[in-house]
Amino acid sequence: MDAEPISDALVRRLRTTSGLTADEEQAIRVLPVTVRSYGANQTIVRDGDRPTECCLIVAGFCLRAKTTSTGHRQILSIHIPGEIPDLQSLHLHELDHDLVSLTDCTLGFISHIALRELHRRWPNVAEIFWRDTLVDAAMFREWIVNVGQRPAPSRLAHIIVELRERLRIIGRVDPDGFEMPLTQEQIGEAMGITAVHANRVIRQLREDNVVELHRGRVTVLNEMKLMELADFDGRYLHQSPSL
Amino acid sequence: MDAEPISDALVRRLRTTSGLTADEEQAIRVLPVTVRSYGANQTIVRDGDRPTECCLIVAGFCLRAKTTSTGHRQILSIHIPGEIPDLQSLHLHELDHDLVSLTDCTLGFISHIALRELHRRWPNVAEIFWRDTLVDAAMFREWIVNVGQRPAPSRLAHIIVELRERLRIIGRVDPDGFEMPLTQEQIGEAMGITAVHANRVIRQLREDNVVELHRGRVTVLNEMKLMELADFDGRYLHQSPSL
DNA sequence: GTGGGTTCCAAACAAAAGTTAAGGACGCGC
DNA sequence: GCGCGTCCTTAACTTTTGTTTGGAACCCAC
Repeated sequence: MDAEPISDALVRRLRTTSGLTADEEQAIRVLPVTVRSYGANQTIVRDGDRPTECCLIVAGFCLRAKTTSTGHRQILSIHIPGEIPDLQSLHLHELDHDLVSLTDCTLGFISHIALRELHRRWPNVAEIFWRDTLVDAAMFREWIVNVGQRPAPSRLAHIIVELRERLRIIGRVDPDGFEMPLTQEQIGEAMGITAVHANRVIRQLREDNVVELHRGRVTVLNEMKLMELADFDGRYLHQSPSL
Repeated sequence: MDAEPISDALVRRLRTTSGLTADEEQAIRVLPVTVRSYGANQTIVRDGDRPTECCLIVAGFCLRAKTTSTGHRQILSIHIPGEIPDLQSLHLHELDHDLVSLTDCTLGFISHIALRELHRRWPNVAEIFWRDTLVDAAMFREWIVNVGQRPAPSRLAHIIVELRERLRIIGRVDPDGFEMPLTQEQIGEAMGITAVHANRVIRQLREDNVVELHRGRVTVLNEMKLMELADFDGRYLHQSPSL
């Protein structure tokens, strides 16, 4: 698996979600990529930066977050291998949030120049990348609904199910669960609640035999209850090219 | 003002935020637009629809919202003249939320076909439109922070200040205030709280002489207090082409 | 101008979430 | 194996927010 080309996860994802052709795939594969490794909890790019390259997650988990002037951090999204969390920096020059590693990560950096050249030569790839940023926005919209309207247990259920759907596409869901390497503090920051309350909610879902969170892994105990709680309608993920 | 060409507000906005050239501006101006009028509180396009055209707001206010299975509605954004709230439908075929008129509206519909042709002929305009959807996403990110991390009075202050910043660009802010035609119920739906609590918060801001909301208009009573409450850093709006 | 709908307002009470604090489990490095 | 730091856990208490309800103000249509 480590021997796989760097952009493999990206290409596989775009193929299933956006209908990439073989030529286009090849054009992406030959992009020059600089690989760097990061430990957990490191800031890759920071609010206010003006990056000159985009960051492809090759291995590990990242998150995007903003911090208010009072020091409260809100997690905006969780990112998995094959995603380019800061693709928007190609056209939005100043970053308006942080990109942080959640676990040890292998990241591939692709220069804006190379990406712009790719888009010039392959307008259809540009459209596919545009589409990718639109799905990103769709996920933010759903995240707003989650934080704004759902009771805390449903919020957690929704985050869990969304992550699972996305991990499925890259073949990272086992029968006995999947990885979700967030601390309770971070889960709270994702749901817009405190760590103490996050702990209460997690305990409740465990006591009700819905899901078990342990050591960065999720085990689903009752699929039906989970889905009912989550109020999950995956259409917003636009996982098929026709959507 | 009614005699102005339909795409005037759009073109003026893109010129200041994205650096549109005269040629590109002309290409946008000659787009075929179908104008239709809507009353207040009408659904323009609905969650699940597959629109074949995009909707430019010529006059009036609109909002985007999603409704959970329990019937709770979350407002995702408020839109003003010159914006194309459903530009994403060009590449995300199935709509994942509703677009609703807030006031009486004049809307200009532009077919996806015409827009795609525009993008093919003017790749730089495509990039500007892409950028526009990226700013959209940036606004969603800030909206998540607002709903997730700020206390209710700050939330309201933030929404007010953001709307004001955007209205300023299209010249719709007077010395004595600006239009914000939301009911208290809708303000609640935007903040992720109930209408009763929205009323409490509005009352508090009025009693503290910060802002006055009355008949769909905002009057700022204490600019300093408002900005302090709002925790507003407008960089996420990316209102200058260099950002 | 009257009547009916919507919006606004507000009180009383219930529930959810935040705060503070402190102990326990666990993992890692020495 | 010990100590240290991070994360998890829980309790007691406070604050914020939701719920229910009812009335007042306002607006528009007739």
